[in-house]
Amino acid sequence: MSKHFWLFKSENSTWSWEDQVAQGDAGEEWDGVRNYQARNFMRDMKVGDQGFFYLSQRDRLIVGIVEIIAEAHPDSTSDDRRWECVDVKAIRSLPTPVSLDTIKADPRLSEMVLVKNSRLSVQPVKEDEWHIVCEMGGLASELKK
DNA sequence: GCCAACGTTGGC
DNA sequence: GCCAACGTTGGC
Repeated sequence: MSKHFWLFKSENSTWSWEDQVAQGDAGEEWDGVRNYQARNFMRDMKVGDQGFFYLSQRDRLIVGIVEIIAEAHPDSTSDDRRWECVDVKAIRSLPTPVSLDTIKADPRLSEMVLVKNSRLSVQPVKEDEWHIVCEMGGLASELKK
């Protein structure tokens, strides 16, 4: 069973990368998602999967990498049992944050959900897309690991 | 700040 | 079960 890759969107003013990093290895619920597609992707996530941390709105940057540390469970911020979330912890910052413009400028990334469905807040990333963005972010040497 | 795209709600 | 009305997201 291979690892899968994802992308989580956040608004810097609501939950920043610094907030995520401050949680350390304890991590934090990725709560507040009220969209079935996004929830279903979270249900598919396994411990050890990794995801990009993307800042929407003004920033439009992928700034870091998180890892899934708990699989889908009820969202503590909702009484509605329909809503679930995973827990994630920050793994590392990207030496060079990757902008939406950069992603859109690369034809290899034209099929990314981030490009095709800009409103989906939790989304899958293909393995080759993951590696390309990691490389853009200054993590080329990490890919060998 | 605008608005297109999309998701959700609720009346029928 | 359809679809109009409405609300929200997020790029621009």
